[in-house]
Amino acid sequence: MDKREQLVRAAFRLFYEQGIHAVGINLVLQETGIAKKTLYHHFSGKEALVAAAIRHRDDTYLAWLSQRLGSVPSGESAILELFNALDDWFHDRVPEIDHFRGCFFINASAEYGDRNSAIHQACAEHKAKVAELIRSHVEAMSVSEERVEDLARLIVLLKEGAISVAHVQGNLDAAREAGKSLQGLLGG
Amino acid sequence: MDKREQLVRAAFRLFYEQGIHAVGINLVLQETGIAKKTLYHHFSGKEALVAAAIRHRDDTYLAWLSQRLGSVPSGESAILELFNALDDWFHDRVPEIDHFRGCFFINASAEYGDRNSAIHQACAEHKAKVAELIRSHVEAMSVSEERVEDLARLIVLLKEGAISVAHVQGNLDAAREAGKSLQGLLGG
DNA sequence: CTTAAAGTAGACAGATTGGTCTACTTCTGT
DNA sequence: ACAGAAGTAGACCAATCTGTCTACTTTAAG
Repeated sequence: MDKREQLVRAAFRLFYEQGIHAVGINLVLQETGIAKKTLYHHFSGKEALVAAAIRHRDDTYLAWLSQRLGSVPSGESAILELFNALDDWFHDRVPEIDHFRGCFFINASAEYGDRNSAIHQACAEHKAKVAELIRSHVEAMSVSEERVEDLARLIVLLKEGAISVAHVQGNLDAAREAGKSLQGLLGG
Repeated sequence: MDKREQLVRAAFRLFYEQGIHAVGINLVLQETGIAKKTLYHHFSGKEALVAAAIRHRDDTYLAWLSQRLGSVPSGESAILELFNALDDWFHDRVPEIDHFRGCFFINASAEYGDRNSAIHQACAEHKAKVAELIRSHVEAMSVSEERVEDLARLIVLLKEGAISVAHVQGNLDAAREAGKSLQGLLGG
């Protein structure tokens, strides 16, 4: 396999498991068995590797989520499927997106707290894409047009809240609870 | 002032601003002008200092929040005040809890991702206290007893979601939006 | 077949990390 | 007054960090 790809995958996994600042370049090299020179041939430095790991996760995660939401009729069922998907993620039933350790983008933003940093901005862009994906499914629901934005925002808040509660508190059922809450709000 | 207290305050501020792994012990010493020996007299190591910083933030934050929620009649108005307080925090109108950089406990949990770690557990305990504070105010609302838990959970999810969206996305109005959503759900 | 790109191992550099230690001074309670 | 706790400055240590470099080998394309 492409050495660059190997490095990015290993870097992502380690950064996600242990934190970015806690993982040194040498560990990534050791895990992959790739030479240091090769890493610095592909990346200008650690920060470029971090950026690549983020882009990698952006791709993987969005592919997974949009596939899940696309597997049911668009609209309300897709929104409920969102919380099913999160539930699967929290309970490690989705091998292709790794053992749950919270949201990689939230975690990375914690370490790169300055909103002007390139890393933080890449995280914000990922979140904007996910929000847009959700909004597009809300648009397909039978709600008045002017409520679409409000409802989409509410769903995003519930989703982000569930991720945070699941990780920090260890309440892995947070997504199911959020989904039930939402269902109650929509149905009743 | 007590040297120990000075160290904890400076450590918290630096950890919150720059991240825990990104801040070395020497920076804390430099900022406070305190000798290294003194730090190691009070703390067994960096991790103990981190733990103290978390306890410090736990105290400060909970004191601030419960005071805010206690400043209005308990019940629905206290819950709405919660989102006013968050809005003030996000917009840096609360000097005593420092320039907004997301939730320190979420950020720390990102760096100490293992839920068995003492640091992560301390963060979870803080969140449990805040959730209990919220639950106690929901209990004072005019909702059927069996809905108290569900409503409290919903509010916690909205709050955590707002913090995450405000920090990662930079949408500092997330709390106001969350509050409006909730008001709509309660009133309509 | 040749040539350039991509790869290897690993020594090395300079900075920084958390933490220890010595020798000395200041503060505080009895 | 005096003992012990708490403080000081900063040298020092071993480990680790990112990043550079040399010298050599493999791989792939024209």
